[in-house]
Parts: sequence; structure tokens; C-alpha cells
Amino acid sequence: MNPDALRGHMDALLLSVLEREPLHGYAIIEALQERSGGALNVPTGTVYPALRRLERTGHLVSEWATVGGRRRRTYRLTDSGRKQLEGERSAWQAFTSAIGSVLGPGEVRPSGSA
Amino acid sequence: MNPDALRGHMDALLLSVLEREPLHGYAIIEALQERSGGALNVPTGTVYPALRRLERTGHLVSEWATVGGRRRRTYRLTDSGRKQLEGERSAWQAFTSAIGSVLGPGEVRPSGSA
DNA sequence: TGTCTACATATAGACAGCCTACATGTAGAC
DNA sequence: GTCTACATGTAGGCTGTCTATATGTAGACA
Repeated sequence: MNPDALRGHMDALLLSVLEREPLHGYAIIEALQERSGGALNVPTGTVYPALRRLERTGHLVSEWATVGGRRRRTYRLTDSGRKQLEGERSAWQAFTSAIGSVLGPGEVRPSGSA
Repeated sequence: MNPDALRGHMDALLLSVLEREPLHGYAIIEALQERSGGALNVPTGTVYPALRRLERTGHLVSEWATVGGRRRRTYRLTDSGRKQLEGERSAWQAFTSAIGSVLGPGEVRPSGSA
């Protein structure tokens, strides 16, 4: 997967995996991999800064925990984050629709043709 | 449209509008706008450098022409460009599928079921 | 005559986010 | 004693998109 392609969609991905339950960074990475059937292999150097960014903007809050002797920072969606996710979802729809209509050879001709 | 979202998809867009017929930069911008229903408003500062990049990599060739007293640089797809476009199209499929499977809460859900 | 808009191309520099590479540390297996 | 999995984090690089600016023709309009 071309790294540039992820640009601008990372937030949506992170918010989305955190929608159902709070998770820590490492688990988020695994969740992304699993949910995408292995296609999404996001490096830690991308995820951790992105999570902090989302916390800074108030879409996430984090909490430290120690499990099995290891420290985890668990992130949870805020109301603002939930709202943001909604926006990201419709932005995604608009985005794929726009690109798709250019890329797609146009077999999608709506019923009321010219 | 978030500018970052376009990252890594610009080439596909340009190649795609040039698939049917050669066009010059200005016309390409208009074509992108038209084909996307107005959603894609790509500035000249994005398109012209991108076209030159694609020419440098051999996916396009250009030719100068003067029409109505104005100089146009018309771009045309090469065989390499056509092949590249194919790749971009399947990459786009893979990309939307991957992101969609994370983002989409399951539009797979049949409308009737609980 | 002068001004404005549409047409047409181009570059410089800013910006931002994703990546590679590296640093740090625990736990458990072998 | 070493290796792997788990777990977090930062620094710096890269690169493509954007904004702003420059240049120039053609035609409308006053």
C-alpha cells in the first residue's frame, strides 16, 4: 500500500477502531491489520504521534494502565471524537465518490441516461 | 475536500482523464471538476507539476500547440501510462476496500435483519 | 483607451503528515 | 544469555499538495 494514500485518512481509521471499545496503541495497530485483512500495516511511528494529535485536539482521552507488568496507554473516544468520526465517514463517502467517478470508466451510468 | 486526501491519488486522476483523449492542463482541470460533479477543484499549482512529473517518469508525453493565439501543452498517455493506470485502478480498489472495511460499520448488514 | 474576465502555463516556498530508524523497557520461552 | 513478542516514544527525512505569484493572449465592455 502506497504510504501517501493513507494521508488524511489516518484519523478516521483510528477513531473508527476506537468506536466500539477503548484500546491501547499496540492493540490498535493489530486491530487495523485484522480488520483490513492484513492490508493495513501501520508503523508505530505513524500511530503513536497520530493518537497524541487526536488527544491534543480533544477527540481522544488516554489513561495509563499496567497489565502483566507492561505499561499501556489506553485511548478512548470523547463525544467530540464521535462527532468527528461521523464527519470523517461522510467525508470518506464524498471522497471515494468523487475519485471513483473520475477513475471508474463510467459503467455506473445512472438509470436516467442522457 | 481535505487536500491531504488527494495525496497519492493525483496520478491516477490525471492518467484517467487522459485515457480517452489527449488534453492540455487547463482542460484537465475542467474535466476533473466536471467528472466529479464539482467536488474536485484541483489548483494549477498541483496539476502542472504533477503532469511534468508524469512526463518525467514516461507515463505521459506532451506537445505544444497554439490554438486561438494561446499556447497549449497537450499531454497524451503512453503505453507505460496505460499500464500505470491499470495498476492505479487496482490499487484504488485495494485501498478503498481496506479503509472501507475498517470504517464501514458493516454496510454488509442486510436492511431487513435485526 | 483602459479594465476586466477567461484562457493558459509555470515556479517558489510553505506546510503537514506519514515513514524509517532508533531508543527504551518488561515478560516469557528456550 | 538470547530471542521474540509486547509496548511506547521521538527525531528527522521525504514528498506531494497548496498558496501565492508571475507572465501573457483574447475578447467583452464602457
